[in-house]
Amino acid sequence: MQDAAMATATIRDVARHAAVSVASASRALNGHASVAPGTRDRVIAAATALDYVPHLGARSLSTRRSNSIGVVLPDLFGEFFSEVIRGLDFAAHRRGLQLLLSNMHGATDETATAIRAMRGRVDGLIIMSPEADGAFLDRHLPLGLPTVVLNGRGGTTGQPGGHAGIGIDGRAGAAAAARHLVAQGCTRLAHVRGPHGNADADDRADAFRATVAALLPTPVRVFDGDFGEQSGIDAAEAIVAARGGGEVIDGIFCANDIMAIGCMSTLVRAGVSVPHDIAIVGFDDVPVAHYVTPGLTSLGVDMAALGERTLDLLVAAITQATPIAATPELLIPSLVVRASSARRPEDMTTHPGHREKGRLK
Amino acid sequence: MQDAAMATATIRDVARHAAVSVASASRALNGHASVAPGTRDRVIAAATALDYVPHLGARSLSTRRSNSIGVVLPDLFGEFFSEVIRGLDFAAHRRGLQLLLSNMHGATDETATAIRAMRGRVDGLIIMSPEADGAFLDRHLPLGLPTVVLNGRGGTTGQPGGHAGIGIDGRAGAAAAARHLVAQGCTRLAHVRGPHGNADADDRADAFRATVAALLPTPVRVFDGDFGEQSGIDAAEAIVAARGGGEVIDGIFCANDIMAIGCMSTLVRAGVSVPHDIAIVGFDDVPVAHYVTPGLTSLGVDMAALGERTLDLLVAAITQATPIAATPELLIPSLVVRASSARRPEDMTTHPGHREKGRLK
DNA sequence: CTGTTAGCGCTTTCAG
DNA sequence: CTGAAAGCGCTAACAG
Repeated sequence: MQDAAMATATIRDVARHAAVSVASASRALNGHASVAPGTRDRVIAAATALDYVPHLGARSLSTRRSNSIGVVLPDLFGEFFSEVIRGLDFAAHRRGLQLLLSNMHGATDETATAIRAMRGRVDGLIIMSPEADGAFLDRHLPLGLPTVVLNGRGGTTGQPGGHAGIGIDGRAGAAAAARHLVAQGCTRLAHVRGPHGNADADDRADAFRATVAALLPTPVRVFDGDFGEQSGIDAAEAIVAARGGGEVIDGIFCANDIMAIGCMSTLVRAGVSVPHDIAIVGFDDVPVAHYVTPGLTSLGVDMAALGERTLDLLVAAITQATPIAATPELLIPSLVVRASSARRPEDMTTHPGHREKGRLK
Repeated sequence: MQDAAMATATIRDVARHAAVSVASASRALNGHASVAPGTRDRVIAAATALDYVPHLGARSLSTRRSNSIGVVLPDLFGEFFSEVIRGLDFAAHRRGLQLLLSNMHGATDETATAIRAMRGRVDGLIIMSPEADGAFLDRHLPLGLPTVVLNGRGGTTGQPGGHAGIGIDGRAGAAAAARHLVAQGCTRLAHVRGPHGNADADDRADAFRATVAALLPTPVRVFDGDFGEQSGIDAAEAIVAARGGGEVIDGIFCANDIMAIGCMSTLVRAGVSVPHDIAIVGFDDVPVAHYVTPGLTSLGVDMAALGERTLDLLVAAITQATPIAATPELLIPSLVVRASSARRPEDMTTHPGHREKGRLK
């Protein structure tokens, strides 16, 4: 506004303007202890006058600290991932860190590119890739870049070599879903699973099946899905058909909310009463779960907490403060009971909508 | 995996390993024309052997190009912004650009910090801030950083000095909403607006009011809101009360989908039939609009297109290819008619759910 | 307390 | 075609 410093000023300009060396300018600007008050003031004044803004790229080249962390996420950029990003962003902001985002758009070799593109721009990496296994990560992670894997294959088969891990305990969640459905009086359960080979999908399917096996005589009927809405619709149609054929399923656990919503709307349209005829439980507890009618019972973790915890781990890895745990840390999702499964209103979680609002406060 | 290059290799290591100078190594690695085939091969081989990954920070310091662009967005990190990010990310990826995210968490001075934190790390800036006016931006934008303002105050009061602008035509959208509601036979309309001073909110309110004034004898009843779900709930309660008092409102246009959803669910719970007694239209066409029951009629633009267009403008500004337009480019939102306002099923937009799925393909 | 001297890792004239 | 040298903008010893 004042004087139009067309070309952006560098620290040399500031130093010259204040008649000191760049070293002193740097010290003054960064609030180092040993700078004479007078010098400091002149430097600050010069900086203001020149509208000086430090060049962070240069700074990080020299300090070897970028104060930003890279986030690599899968192509399926759905509701769930948006929420995770929000949680991470919130936590990052509290620590004065920036987020460098990178979608691995489909192709696997692009993932490698995406990861490499982070080198020299971030202090650490957060990778969310339920498909990527330890070997893949080992092959593509730039050595020496601290990394935490969010909910990857590490969740079950052990930690990808040397990388910290954190995730949502899908097995615990699925088990809770099973117990809840049984408690609601369901006796014939179905599961709409995620893609085979996807760690989250496999975990949830296994645990659900196992828990039900311990509680009910009839085994779980499993439908294949891909975490997309259409999968849920397809499964619902098959379930309606099965009902006609005498196999009366009365409870469904879908591996994520989107499938559950597709499933639920199709059932309702087909004249099935939810939760009376069939109770439905989803997973992730994305915001939509609260908006659909009936409200969708789901399992989810506090995203803000997930974000904080993930960054804690990453920062620890960066500062080498703590040796990385051999096994990933798992957050237990909590069950939010809404109308889709509450056969008795008393069972509903109180204030089911409040979580969304307070989440990032 | 092969040899454990514990410390990350630099281009010097590669050069030494290939027995050439760093200059040649650099040329070979970047595919410059004048490098002897043999030299090139040896360099490439060395790079592979050492598992060399270029340090992008250093590269951009030297080339003055970072290949990444900064995105600054408001604290209200809702559904709409998530969608915008997705559109931008998609477009950025197509151009080989990375996104550096930065929420301006509340406080205004933090925004300034957020913006300054971009200096030297990005080639350009995309700012989404319906609250920030031109003067504010002029004061805080690091001079010389190409910027495009997404849907800011520029939408109505002219371009913030020297910055390109793009946005969604809220006035056109609001007018379309008005015409649609009238066409559905509504005669007493209400509007739940966003915060005063918010450019988007003001635009939508003005245009809706004006359009209705030209079509209907009764002026629009306006309710204050803040783009949050609770505002919609509050407005709905007031509307139900007004109905009791004889003021029979039969159509509502909410300034965003979240308020519309809060509004709609409250009305339904109060026994009002939607769309029969009251038709409702939202704005943004976020994914949830498709999932709620009844489906919410809304106005939205193709996010992928918005992302592409925004980046086009930014890239143009960066390369100085085109002089920046004096007036912001406005995308006209299209009306997606769903059950919340379709008093006759024939009026519904066909395949109302397909947009969400194909959006980023 | 302050200035000088080296770099961070990479690209790029400028001479060979 | 290739190497030496000079930076990009900033910080960090190391002497004064």
